Amino acid sequence: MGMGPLPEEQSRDRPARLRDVAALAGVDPSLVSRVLSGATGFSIRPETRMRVHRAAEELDYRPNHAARSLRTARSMAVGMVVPNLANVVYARIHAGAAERAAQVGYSLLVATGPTAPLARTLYGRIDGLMVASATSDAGPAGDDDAPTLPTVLVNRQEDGDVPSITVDDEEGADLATRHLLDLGHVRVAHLAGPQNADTARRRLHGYLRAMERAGAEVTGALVAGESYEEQGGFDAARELVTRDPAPTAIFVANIQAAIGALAALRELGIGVPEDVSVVALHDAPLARFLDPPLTTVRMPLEEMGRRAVTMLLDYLAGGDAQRIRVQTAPQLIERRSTARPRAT
Amino acid sequence: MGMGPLPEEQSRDRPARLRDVAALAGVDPSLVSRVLSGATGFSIRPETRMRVHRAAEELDYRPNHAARSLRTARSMAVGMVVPNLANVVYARIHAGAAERAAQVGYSLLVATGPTAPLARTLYGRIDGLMVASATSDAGPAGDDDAPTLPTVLVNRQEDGDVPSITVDDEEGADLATRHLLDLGHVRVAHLAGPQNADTARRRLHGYLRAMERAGAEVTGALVAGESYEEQGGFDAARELVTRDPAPTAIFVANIQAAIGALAALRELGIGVPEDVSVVALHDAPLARFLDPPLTTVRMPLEEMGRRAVTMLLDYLAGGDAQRIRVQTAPQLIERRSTARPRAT
DNA sequence: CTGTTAGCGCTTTCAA
DNA sequence: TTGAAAGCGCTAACAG
Repeated sequence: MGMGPLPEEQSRDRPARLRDVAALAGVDPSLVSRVLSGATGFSIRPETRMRVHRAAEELDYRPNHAARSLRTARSMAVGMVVPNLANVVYARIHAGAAERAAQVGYSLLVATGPTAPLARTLYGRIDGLMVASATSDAGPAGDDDAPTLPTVLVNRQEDGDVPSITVDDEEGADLATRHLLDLGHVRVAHLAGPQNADTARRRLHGYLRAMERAGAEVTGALVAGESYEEQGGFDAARELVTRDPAPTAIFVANIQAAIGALAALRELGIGVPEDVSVVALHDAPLARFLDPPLTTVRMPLEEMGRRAVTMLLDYLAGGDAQRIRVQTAPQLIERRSTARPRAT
Repeated sequence: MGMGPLPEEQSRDRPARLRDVAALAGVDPSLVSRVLSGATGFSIRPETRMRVHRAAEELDYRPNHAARSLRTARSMAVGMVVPNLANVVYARIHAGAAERAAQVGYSLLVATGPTAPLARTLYGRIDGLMVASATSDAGPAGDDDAPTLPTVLVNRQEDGDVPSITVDDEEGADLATRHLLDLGHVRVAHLAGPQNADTARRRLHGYLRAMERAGAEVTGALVAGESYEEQGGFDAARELVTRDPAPTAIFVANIQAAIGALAALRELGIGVPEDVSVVALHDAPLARFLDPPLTTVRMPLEEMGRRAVTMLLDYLAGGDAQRIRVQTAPQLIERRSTARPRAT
C-alpha cells in the first residue's frame, strides 16, 4: 500500500486507528476489526484476542463512524421526529425508544419540527426514522422533495401499508368515559382533539363506544373542541358548559387541553368536581398540582417507544410493514377532579 | 482504477453517486465535487457548471455523508444534550439553536440523559457538543471514560476556561424581586433552585442584590428550597409560609417549582395574590392557565440557543474559549399572581 | 487461526 | 478550465 510513516510509532494526538491497534498488538488490522466489532463465527486464539483488546484499551481506540458507515452502508443510528420538545407524551415515548436503542447498540437521534426538512437533515446519518408527530403535517418522510427513508409511524396510524405502532387510545378513552359513567354521570361530554390527528379520532370513538354501551345518549351538544392545546381546551370548555343541556362531566382528549378547560371552568365559577367532573387522557407529573388535582388515564407510552425501535429494526432487516397496537391496559389515576354528580 | 460496471448506465435504484453525475454531465467527478459543494475560488465555464447541476438534479443526487465525513474528517453536525425533553426552557433553547444550525448548513442532533453516555453515542457523529444540562451531572463531555468532544456549556457556566453561554439570570431574578418590592412588599422570600445548578445560584444572587439595593432585610427565614420541580416547590412553599415572620411575596426560581408552590398555598388556604404574591422565572404557555395566572419573567432563551451554535462553530474553527452572557433584557409578564400587599 | 486485498464515495492536491 | 490519482479508516471476501 505504500504508506508513509510507519505505524509502529503512534503519531501526535491523532485518535488511534485500527491500524495502530493492530501494530501494537502485532496482528493484522482485519483481525482487530473482527475482534472488536464482536463478529461471531470465526476462531481466534484466546491469547491473541486478549492482546488485541489490551492494545485497543491502551490506545483508547474508538472506531471511526464515518469509515465504518461508508464501508457497511449502515449508520447504526435511528432517528425520531417529534413535533416539539416540550411535551411529556413525546418525552415518555422517547425515553422508551432511547432505552431500547441503547440495548441493541444503536444511537437514537432526535429532531423537532416539520417532518420533511428534518428527513433531509437526517438523511444519510440514520438508517431509519420514527415519526412521532400525531398530525400528518407531511405524511411519512418522502413527501415533496424530501428523501425517502425507511419510516415507522409512532402513535399514529395511516391508510396504506405504512408500518405503525400505536397505543389503544380507544380503550383509554373508553376507560375514562366509563369512570365518569360509573360515578353516575349521564350527560358526559367529550372535549375532543384535532380531528386530523388519528389519536384524536380514536379517542372520540372510544368515548362514543363507552357512551353507547352504557346506553347514554350522545347529542351533538356533548362534543366540542378541536385542539390538544391549553387555549383550545379553554375555548371549547367555555362553549361546552353553556350548551343545553349542560354536561356534568367532561372527558378531555389530552392533558394540555384539560389544563385550559380547568381554567375556563374556574373563570366561570363552575366548581370541579362539584359542578362538573373532568378527566383527561395522558398523565403528567404536573397533574397532581393542578387545581383541582386532575384525574387522568395513563397510557403505556414507554413501551410503545421501546417497541417502535424493535419494529423499525425488524423492518430495516427486511421484515414487512406491520401495524402494531400496544395492548397493555391504560391505567386510571384518580385524583380530585372527578366525583359523583351533584344530585344523583 | 479498474471498476467493474461502466458508470454510463445508472444501476438499479441505488442512490446516484458523484461518479454517476459526472458521467451524465460528461465531466470528471472532481469537477462535480467542486461545483456541488459550492467551493469557491476556482474557475469553470458557466455552461459546464450548468450541465453538472442539471445532471445532479436529474439523478436526484445526494452526497453520501459517510464518505464526505471520512474524507474531510468533519460531520457537519453538532449535538445538544438536554436533561429531559419535557421542558419549555430547553425547548426554546433548542428552537433557537436549530434555527441557527440550519442557517449555517449544520444538522443539529438532540439527545437526552446523563452527558457522559451520550457523548459516547454521539462521538464521531458530531463535530461539537452543546451541553444544556443545568446541573453538573458530569461536567463537560470527557469525564470518566467518555470521549472528549469540543463542548460549550449552554445556560451554565463553570470555573476554568470551558466555553459557556448564559442568560442574565441575576438580572432576571433582580427584575422579579424588584417587581415585588415595587408593589410594596417588604418580606419578600425566595424559593430557590438546586444550588448545584449555577443558574440557581445566580438567581439567588439576583434576589439578594435586589433586596439589598432596596434596603430590605434578608433573614435566613426568607430563603428556602432546593428544587426546580413541582414537588420541591410544593414542599418549600409549605415550609416558607409557616416561618416567622411569614413572607408576603415569593420569588420562585423557576416555573415548575412555582406550580408546586401555588398548589401548596392553595391547599393551605392562603390566597394568591391576596395573602401572598408569587412570581416565577421563565415563562411558559401554561402560565396563563394556572390558578391564578402566573406572573413570570421571560428570558431570551431562543437567542441564547442561536448564539450557542455560532459560538460552538467559532470554537471549532479554532477560536478560543469564550464566556458569553446574553445581555438582552429579561421581560416581566404581569398576570394575576402578584399584587400589592394586603395592608400597605 | 491469521493475513492479503480491494474498495465503500468523496475531496484535494497536483498536473495538464 | 479540467482531469488524474491518491487515500480518509474500515470491513469482508478470499487465501494461506
